[in-house]
Amino acid sequence: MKTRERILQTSLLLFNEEGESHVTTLEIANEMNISPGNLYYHFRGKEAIIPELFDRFEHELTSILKAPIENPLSLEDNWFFLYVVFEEIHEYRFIYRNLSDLLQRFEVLHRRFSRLLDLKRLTAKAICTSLMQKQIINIDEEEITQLADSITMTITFWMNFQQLRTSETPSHLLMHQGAFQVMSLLAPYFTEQHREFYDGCHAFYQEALKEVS
Amino acid sequence: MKTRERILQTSLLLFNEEGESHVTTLEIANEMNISPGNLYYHFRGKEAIIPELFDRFEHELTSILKAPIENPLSLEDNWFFLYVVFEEIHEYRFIYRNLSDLLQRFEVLHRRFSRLLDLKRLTAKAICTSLMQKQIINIDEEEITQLADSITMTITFWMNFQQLRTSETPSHLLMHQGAFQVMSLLAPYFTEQHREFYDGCHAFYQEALKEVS
DNA sequence: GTCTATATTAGGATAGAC
DNA sequence: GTCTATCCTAATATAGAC
Repeated sequence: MKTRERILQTSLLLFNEEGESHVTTLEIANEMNISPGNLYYHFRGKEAIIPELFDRFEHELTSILKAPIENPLSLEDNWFFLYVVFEEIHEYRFIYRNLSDLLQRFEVLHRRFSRLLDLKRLTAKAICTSLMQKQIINIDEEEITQLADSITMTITFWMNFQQLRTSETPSHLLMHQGAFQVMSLLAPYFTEQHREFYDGCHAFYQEALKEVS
Repeated sequence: MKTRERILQTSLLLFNEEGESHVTTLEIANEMNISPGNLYYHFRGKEAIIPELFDRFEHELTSILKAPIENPLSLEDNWFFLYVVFEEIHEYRFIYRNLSDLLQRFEVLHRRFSRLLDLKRLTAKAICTSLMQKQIINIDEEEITQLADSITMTITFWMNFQQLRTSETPSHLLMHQGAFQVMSLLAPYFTEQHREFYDGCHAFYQEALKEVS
């Protein structure tokens, strides 16, 4: 693997583990067994590494989020979809760890992150509308906006939130929890016939919980 | 006002405005027109100021959150209660801006913040249970946990979330939005007779929105 | 209690040899 | 491309006079 690529990989790893602001250029270089001078040959510094990692995240998450807008998901696929979204966010969790700070320092990224949020909302709305058309859920047009906002916020902050309470939860469980939490936002809107699907989610989630302990 | 107290006030102001990590001891001293040496006479540095600000936040928020556990609120008072909670969080928003970072640096505060989260959940549950007993909402016992989690997350992250999208929203509107967003989590559970209360919240919120633009 | 002046350090960054 | 050596800066922290 090329040094340039290794720098990106190592940075991502360290940023995720220790928090971007605590990682120094020297630490990245040491971890890779190269000299700090060499790192500076490839990148002008941390400031140059971060946008490039963000590029990747933006690209990957965008393509994930666009899928359900273009082709409606089956009811069951929603769970899988949510899991994949959480997985992607987890892979670049350093961005979310200190969101305000990061976006304050990089004005460009702020606009781009906002657009990602808009896309999350759009996707959430598309999913709700599709479920409504299939008469799986029953909800007023007006309430959809609020619901989509709650879903978007859950997608954005759930793992952060959960880790504040239980810092040692294994990551795949965090994702299951997140997916279930989103489902529980939809739960009260499920029609009687599809109620059992939500119960299935609940059971599935309980199963995942047991496996851990 | 004593210098010591002025340091705390000024720090809070600057932390909230610029983000705690960007504020230096020198900047605090300059803002107050005292020397950095003087600041160090009163506090060992930023590391000593932060826990003291957290103390105050913890104390104030705890007493706000305990109220509805001890005496159930009337339906209308819930809105006011939520507003007050958001107001308090807003007053110490620097804590929330870079939560993970802050709690990573101060291990002691991590535990204390977790306890605050637990109290938020407890309060949310108490409110739901009380509304259920008065037959204002209708919800399964099992679903209350998820609902309380969603309320807690909204209380914790709503203003952050909202500011990521619209950074220039005036603060009192942020609080109204937050309160309304929490209400919308309860909305689908309202019984037919109390449905109009939620509509009232909606109208009230729209009113607040108009005043701004 | 408050000031000025100065010490210390960590991290970011570059020059120049190989 | 990579290394070593070195510089620069911003921020923390202290000493000692008033």
